[in-house]
Amino acid sequence: MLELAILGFLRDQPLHGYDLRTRVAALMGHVRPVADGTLYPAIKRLAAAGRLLRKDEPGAAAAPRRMLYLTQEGQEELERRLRDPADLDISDENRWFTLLAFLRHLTDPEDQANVLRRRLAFLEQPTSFFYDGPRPMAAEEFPDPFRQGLLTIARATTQAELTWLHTTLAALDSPTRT
Amino acid sequence: MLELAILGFLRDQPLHGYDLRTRVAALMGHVRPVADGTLYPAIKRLAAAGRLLRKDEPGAAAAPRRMLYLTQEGQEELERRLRDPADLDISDENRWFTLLAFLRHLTDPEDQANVLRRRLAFLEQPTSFFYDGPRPMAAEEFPDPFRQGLLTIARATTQAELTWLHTTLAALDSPTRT
DNA sequence: TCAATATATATCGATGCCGAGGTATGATCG
DNA sequence: CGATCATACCTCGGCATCGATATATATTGA
Repeated sequence: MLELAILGFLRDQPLHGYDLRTRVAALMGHVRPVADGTLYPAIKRLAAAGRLLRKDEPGAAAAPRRMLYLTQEGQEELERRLRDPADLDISDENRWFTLLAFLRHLTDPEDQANVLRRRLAFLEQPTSFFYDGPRPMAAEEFPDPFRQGLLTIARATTQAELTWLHTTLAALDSPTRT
Repeated sequence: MLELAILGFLRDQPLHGYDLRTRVAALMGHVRPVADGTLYPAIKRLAAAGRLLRKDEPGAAAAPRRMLYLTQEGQEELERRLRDPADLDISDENRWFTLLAFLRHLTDPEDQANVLRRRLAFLEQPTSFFYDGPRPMAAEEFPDPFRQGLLTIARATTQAELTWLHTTLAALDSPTRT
């Protein structure tokens, strides 16, 4: 997921590690901060795999920087990951949001729609957080307000996203206008 | 987070690993499935730390089971984790939901309210996912519908949770009635 | 002039998680 | 009677991440 974010940000423009760090922090950092010890090894992995190139430059404000450039290889890898994400990328909210942030880099609207449809299918399958044996339990059954809140919030979230998914899919499926 | 869930479920009743597996899967599995290779080592860790006891029993339907009992130690550990969660437990949605699922096990309403207040403070701090230099960018500025959706959904989610937090905190702060 | 701060990159040990694989039992069905 | 399935538990290699630590430079302010 971190690697996806790196590839995604570099798709727009070359960046150095420190800049990347602030952007990644803005995107997912308020939820789960990214440590230096995670970012730099990830950059190294991607460079070793030929997905990006590093070029040393004198630092603008201080120490010298290593500018990162996405290669053709890297761009293809980004598109692969966006077009055909793992199930976990669809279901896990953090991963899904990262995917969404860069989905515009898929050029074919049909590919984009396919990804959205997978998320739609995931959200539409009924799930309960708690069971009484095989029987799913509704929010109202819980005497404690916390589990009630859990279910209430989850419901509201799902509802908001479903609405957005439906309108966006409709727009993607009818590209005739404008 | 897995360990919190294990301690939380065992707080209600003794369970064997397989049963625990289905409950954990219901709680967080639709988002991020838990592998056997994660669950059993976690049980082992908790047992080694004296937080739970294992007792062999003949299996009800098939192979023998190892019943898991929460110890006094384990109960205290659960309460510690609930009362004084790490920042990541507050900010990361998956972790936060897990915490919420077992927050009722804190006996003091003031402790519960404190945890909710931390989440409230987190949600109230302004965050933007994307920046143009130092300037945060609003949803409307994005030409692509995916980043727009990202911000729209995030906003709706936050709104729903804030509403719930305010009403629940009000209820916790005025325990005079009933 | 010295300390602190922001910029900028990197390594390393510990840890938790994943996926694949392995073992065993009792029930059901052909 | 054998195959298959659901139940039930566990190990191990590999890997991503975290937190701590280290290094170096330019600016700012005391």
